Amino acid sequence: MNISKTKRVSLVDQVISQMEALIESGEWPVGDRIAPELELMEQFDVSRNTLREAIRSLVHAGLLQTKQGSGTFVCSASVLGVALHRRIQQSNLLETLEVRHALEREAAQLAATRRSKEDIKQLQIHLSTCQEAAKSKNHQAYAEADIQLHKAIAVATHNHLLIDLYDHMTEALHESVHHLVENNSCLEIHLQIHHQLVQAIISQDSQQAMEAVNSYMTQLKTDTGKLS
Amino acid sequence: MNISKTKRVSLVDQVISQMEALIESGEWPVGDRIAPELELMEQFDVSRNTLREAIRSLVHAGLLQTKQGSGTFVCSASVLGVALHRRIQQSNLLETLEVRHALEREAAQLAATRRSKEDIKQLQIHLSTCQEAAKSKNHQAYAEADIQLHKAIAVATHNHLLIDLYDHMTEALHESVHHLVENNSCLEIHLQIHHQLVQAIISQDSQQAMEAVNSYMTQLKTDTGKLS
DNA sequence: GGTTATTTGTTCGTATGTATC
DNA sequence: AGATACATACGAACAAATAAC
Repeated sequence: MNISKTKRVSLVDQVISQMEALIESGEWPVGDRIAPELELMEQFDVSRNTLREAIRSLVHAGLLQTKQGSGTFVCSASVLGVALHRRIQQSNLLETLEVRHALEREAAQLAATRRSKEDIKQLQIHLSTCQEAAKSKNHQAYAEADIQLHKAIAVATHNHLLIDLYDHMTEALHESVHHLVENNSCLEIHLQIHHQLVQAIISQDSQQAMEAVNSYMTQLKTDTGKLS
Repeated sequence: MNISKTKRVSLVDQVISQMEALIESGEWPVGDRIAPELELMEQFDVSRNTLREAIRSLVHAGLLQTKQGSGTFVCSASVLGVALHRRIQQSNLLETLEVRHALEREAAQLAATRRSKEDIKQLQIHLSTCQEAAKSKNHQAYAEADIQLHKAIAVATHNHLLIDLYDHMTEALHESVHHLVENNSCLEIHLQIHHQLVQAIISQDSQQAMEAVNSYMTQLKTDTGKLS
């Protein structure tokens, strides 16, 4: 048997890992206040300084938020989400759309080959929500339904890494996409392309699905160009 | 004029910001040891615990690394890289390859439209390095050159977000890809596809570039299937 | 509105484990 | 082996912001 060196994990790192697990598992729900330092000291059996170093790290990572006199609150469940969000805000919209295009195209293709009956059901539900929003010319509601539809496509790939990345990406793009969709005067064309996309996924035509994504993203990119 | 509430930035956050700036500006070069805690306490004029909370945050973010008894060193990994690395290790290889496929395909297309003369030069250099490694049947060297070639393709897109994501992704996949390429008995086919890919990018044929990526990734995925 | 209790922010002191010379 | 430099960890205390009564 191989003999490996024993790892000495610092107390701070142990506390950090446990806290991350508690947050990601939802045991410490987003928005909730966590126990005060004195209690956590007992729970983890560490000194205040050690505990504070752990908390500080998670604050800097974007998972926690501290308010003097009030407490410490959970503000995000995913390290990746926060990191992606920060990185995306540093780059311009076109760069981000190109990356999104890559994910979107892959998602459409995979969804077309792997979609289950349940996936199809979800796609149709969200598509009809889009249609209703378009009919009533409610741009706000349309933007929201559009995001949900795209998330459903990602889910239909059954690739959890892709789903995660796509989710965090759309979240980071949330405001920009809203802005774009809301300023898009012609929802009908937009909707029609999405109708084609969903149909292609249902009939397992990955080539058609990819083309629909391409035309959809091309429109988004030109819209972006107009604004800037 | 708008009157905004005054922000009370905690000492720890101030220290963190300054340290990040020092590292990014290169004033604290990567690999160097930073001053010991006692000196830093004087420089920033904060107590030991405050300083340690700041250092701990940057350690967790991947910018610093501490070695007890030795000192604290700059190791400049980005937050995104660490987060992606962790997330990728949680998912299986096929999932990761599919996401990589998405990025790779987009990169090839964009590189074909945007590559500069300097980009072409770099591509040819790395391609010839691959060829030499293939001739001498040095699988280890081939895997390394292969990674460099793909990075060069990403650079040719001039999309910094895509470059970043791709870099972090290949880094997280480093061992797996090495393993795959080294076990690939037939380097010639692999090399030939890459030759086509580079040629397509140089002649600005994005369709051809995309197809080359597709056949390359298909081979990778089937190789993965054989192993598992 | 003011007082008090709670909670985080910051500092100092001390002891210990570890690496380097 | 010893000495020095450094990070790790604990404990106690006070300041500042907030919440509750």
